Amino acid sequence: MRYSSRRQLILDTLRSCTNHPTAEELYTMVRKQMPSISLGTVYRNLNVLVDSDEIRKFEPPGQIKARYDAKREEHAHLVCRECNTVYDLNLPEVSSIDEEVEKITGFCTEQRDIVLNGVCRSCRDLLRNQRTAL
Amino acid sequence: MRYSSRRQLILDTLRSCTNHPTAEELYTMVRKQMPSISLGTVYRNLNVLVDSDEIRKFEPPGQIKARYDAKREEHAHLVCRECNTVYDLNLPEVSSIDEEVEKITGFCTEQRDIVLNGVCRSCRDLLRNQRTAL
DNA sequence: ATAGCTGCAAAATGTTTGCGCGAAA
DNA sequence: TTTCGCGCAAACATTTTGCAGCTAT
Repeated sequence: MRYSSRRQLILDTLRSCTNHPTAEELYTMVRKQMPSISLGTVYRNLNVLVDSDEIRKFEPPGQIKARYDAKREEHAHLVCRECNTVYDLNLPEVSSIDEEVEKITGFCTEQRDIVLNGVCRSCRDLLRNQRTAL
Repeated sequence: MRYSSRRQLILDTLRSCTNHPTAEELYTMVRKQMPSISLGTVYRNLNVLVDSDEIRKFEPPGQIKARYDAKREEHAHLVCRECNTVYDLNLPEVSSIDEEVEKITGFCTEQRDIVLNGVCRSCRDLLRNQRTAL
């Protein structure tokens, strides 16, 4: 795996993120350090990094744009339907179902996408206040 | 909720499917009974049915087209990376983690998307045979 | 009459790709 | 000298939408 200056910058930038930026958000961040970079290059390198398992692509159900995640440990995502924020959640015991699934169905799991959709705490509080204000 | 002839036909057609058709696949099926229907109408009615919780939209990670599902009971999806088939899998005890999640994070889960990516049995067998044939 | 539904075609959107050029191994 | 990566812009694919007419209430 070769790392051009752009590929390295994109990877480093994503690693510095605690949230899960879209390609365009990353493009905006990266351009601050390398103004000549193009959006196509960001997409191309993100795809390369995904294919080599360096990062993960995440397509939140109900949102159009893909998001990217430098965290490689197994974890689930919480997606707030109000603010669209994506939170991480560790679910240590989840991969234990793979064996059971294979025994029953013959399906060999390689990777899991576990998404909980709902409302995060701060949005829940906001909604509650709006209601009492009426 | 009012049901036009097209909306009803789209819903009935989807209910008759054991797999998880895309909008275009449904369009093809529906046109056999109603050749004048348009693809836009299929999309519009699918959105209405999703919004009213009559059906579920499912966007398999790594596939571009959305798929639709008339089954309303909670279930997970197995997506084969070889043939792209989407299988259903019942996971009865899954919703029990919601309380735990809310206690820890304050996130209130309303709906779960659980996808296992891997290789289904028939594709696994195919791959195995190809390898021994070499 | 009024609200909702439809076909059609155009638009919108996120992502990919072809090309010619330049940099790196 | 050959492979890879780049910027740019055009292409692509799925889905949405504006419009004008129609259907049912």
